[in-house]
Amino acid sequence: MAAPYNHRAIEAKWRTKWAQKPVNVNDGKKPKYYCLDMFPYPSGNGLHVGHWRGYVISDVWSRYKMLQGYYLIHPMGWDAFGLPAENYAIKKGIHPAISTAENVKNIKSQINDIAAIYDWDMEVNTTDPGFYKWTQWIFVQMFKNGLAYEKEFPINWCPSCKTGLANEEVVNGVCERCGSPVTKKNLRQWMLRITKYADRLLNDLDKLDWPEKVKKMQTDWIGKSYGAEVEFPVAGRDEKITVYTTRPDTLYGATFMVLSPEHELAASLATDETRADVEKYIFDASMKSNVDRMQDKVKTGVFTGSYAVNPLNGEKIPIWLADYVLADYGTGAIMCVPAHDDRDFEFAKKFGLPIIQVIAKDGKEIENMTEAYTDASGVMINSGDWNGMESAVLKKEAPAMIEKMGYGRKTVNFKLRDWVFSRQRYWGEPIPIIHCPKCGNVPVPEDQLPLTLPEVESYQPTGTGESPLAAIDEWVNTTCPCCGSPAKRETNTMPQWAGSSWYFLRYVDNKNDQALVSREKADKYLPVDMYIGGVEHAVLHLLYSRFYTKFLCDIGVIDFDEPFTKLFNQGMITGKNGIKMSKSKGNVVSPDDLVRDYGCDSLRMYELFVGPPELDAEWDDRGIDGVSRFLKRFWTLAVNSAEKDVQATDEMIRVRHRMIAEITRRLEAFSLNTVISGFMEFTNKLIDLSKGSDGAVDRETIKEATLLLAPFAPHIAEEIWELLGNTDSVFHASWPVADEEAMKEDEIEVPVQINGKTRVVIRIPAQASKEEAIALGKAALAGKLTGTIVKEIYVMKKIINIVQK
RNA sequence: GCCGGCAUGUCGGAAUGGCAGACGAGGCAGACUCAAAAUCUGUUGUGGGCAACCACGUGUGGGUUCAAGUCCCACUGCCGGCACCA
Repeated sequence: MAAPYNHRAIEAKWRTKWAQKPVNVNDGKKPKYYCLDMFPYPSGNGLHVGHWRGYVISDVWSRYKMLQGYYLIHPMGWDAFGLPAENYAIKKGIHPAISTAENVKNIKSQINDIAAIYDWDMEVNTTDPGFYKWTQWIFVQMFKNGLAYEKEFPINWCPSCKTGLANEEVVNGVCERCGSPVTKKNLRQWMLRITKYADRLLNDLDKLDWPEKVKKMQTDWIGKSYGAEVEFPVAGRDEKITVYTTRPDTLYGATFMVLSPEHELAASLATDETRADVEKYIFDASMKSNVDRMQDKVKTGVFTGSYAVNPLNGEKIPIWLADYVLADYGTGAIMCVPAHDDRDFEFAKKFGLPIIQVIAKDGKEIENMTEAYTDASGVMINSGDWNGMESAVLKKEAPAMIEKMGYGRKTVNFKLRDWVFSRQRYWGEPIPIIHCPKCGNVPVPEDQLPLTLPEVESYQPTGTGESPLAAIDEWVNTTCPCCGSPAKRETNTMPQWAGSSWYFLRYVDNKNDQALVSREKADKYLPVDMYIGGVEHAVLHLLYSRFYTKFLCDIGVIDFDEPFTKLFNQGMITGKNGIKMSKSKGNVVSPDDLVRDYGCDSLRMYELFVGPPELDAEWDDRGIDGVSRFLKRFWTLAVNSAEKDVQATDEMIRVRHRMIAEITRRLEAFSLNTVISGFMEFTNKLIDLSKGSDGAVDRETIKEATLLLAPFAPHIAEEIWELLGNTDSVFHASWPVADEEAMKEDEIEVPVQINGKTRVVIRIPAQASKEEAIALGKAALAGKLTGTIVKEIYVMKKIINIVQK
């Protein structure tokens, strides 16, 4: 009789063995496979069952690739700089360096419970000077290449985190981290010119095997649009105002112009009569927060008193100011065509401005227009020379035509903005720039990197727009590396994304102090083949990493320009009713007790069985009993089979090969929840078959089943593998291949339908012809066929359908 | 508002256009036990019938097809992204 499944003894035994003799080895001959998890920031809260999910998915995939004969690169590290780590440290009153180190230690031990096959020799930590030396080095290269620059302008400011934020970090007007409403603050900032890569970031999405959803989000975020800049002279003055439009076809319909209140000409366009109102409007707009401005859907505006001249027809149109026009998109000024734009229509209605329709809808002019006609389909009317043209055609041709006429130029625009890269916080990489009164901004010489973060007593954010580093005189005051005169260090630090934008390159050469990664190793082991993590980074980390990779490719550090060939976003594990697990909600499920009571293998399998990996899933502890029972049944069957050594029957062989084929198919489809149910189905079948042979099936079938199970439940698989007499690790075997011939059956079951409704299921020879099958089907239906037969269908090995009237 | 995605028993979910509800969880009944746990067996969409069986059933309404959860059209609800980007 088989000894009961003892998960504790088995798991402890194999942990020790794997530690002594790692199973993932690089023999230099195998092709590499780089499977990466999004590295965590080491918070003090520890892991819950939701964190396990992504790590289990990536580990299963990694082990599968290993069994397919790849040398596996599967590293783990720590995204330890940045606000979360710092806020945690402030809350606990411990220096971030100390709390971070502590948290790393704790989380690492919790991650070890998963039994993921991480190569800890490759570990990286973004706060390690040996690592951030290269984060700073990249910044210096960007500076030298004109991609990092300083600029003072009103940026997004989080009053709670007391720091500036990138556009990507502002979600619905609130801080992505803490949820506080974001305000504007005029600050001198370091910027990264990510917009220079806008086109490549957009176009190269095509070559990525990523979820369409993420590609779509990046496409929308980059927001490329095609149109024209058109110059409108200001009536009675020398200036011209340039507007950007995607609908130059509607130029004849422009009945007014609107400038953003921040436009450089805004104040000067006022006349004596309007000056007071204009100045008040500009002032009020400057006081409005981002959130107010976004939420105020009601349009406001003020007439400047000046007019612009439509270059096409010489019409004078009034110039207004309104805060629905954004200062930092296009030219900060628009021509308004109320007949064909919703916003302009609303504005025109409110302020009684004329509406001129220039595209006929269904061939005619709309009477009493109640909403804008925004389709670019129809024939041009009221448009001078353009009358009679198709608007869709004109929309494409107008930019070139306008350019030819000398009224403007064809142009494209992007929603993507340059990246606000400096943070007024302590816990980040110091920006390696020295401000010299004579030489201007000078990068810290590369041989002096890393520029280490100084020890400081007060690391709390100041809220003044200055980093806490600004208070350390002995650090701030230095000499210029160029001319030797007294100079000051940059005191802002980098955002958390700085380290995470390139960390995946470092794993494969993490001890190199001559280069961030040697070209040789980069060529051999990079890029990442499979990247697994949550979808929340779709336009943050994933966009920044692509930008960094392209830049590093351009300067020759690496030879590829996309970091992650394939991306998989796992769904979130939530508590009851889909509520996100959090300490404050009190619904956090810790893996610790589950591992103790059920074992790591059971929890790993349940993490997958809980639902389709790409969807969110509600955690329910009770479900783990199902996989636990399965492992016990499999164990008993396997041990019996190892002991008894029974002869394989045809049916056992058939089930064996069908199992190999089916598990492999589902795994390749990344349908991991149905892989688990597949194991249950086939094991139940084998247990049925074992009833005739003393509770055992043949050893070969168990051997193959164990191999299939190994990526999912590595401990029990190793133990059974050993019981079957193998002396080497199961992970040094090869993934089995199903034999099509062995799966075939002589007889198959086929449902027989009348008018599409199944009446009976019969067994027929697998090779039966259509005529034979239908004859057998009709015979089985006996007296049920009462009408006139109008059609007879046999789909090979699938179905028989007799259609009668 | 715009753009995506989803909708199946009590619950999680399964189903290359071919027997809807696989596989689990939970429930019910039984075996073992002094008893319980564990384990095992049976049962478990709804309605009707003693039964064989019959009818209905994948958010709603239409359509295509011998055959629709699956494809097409319209609608409803939920979730996610973007949100005055001209």
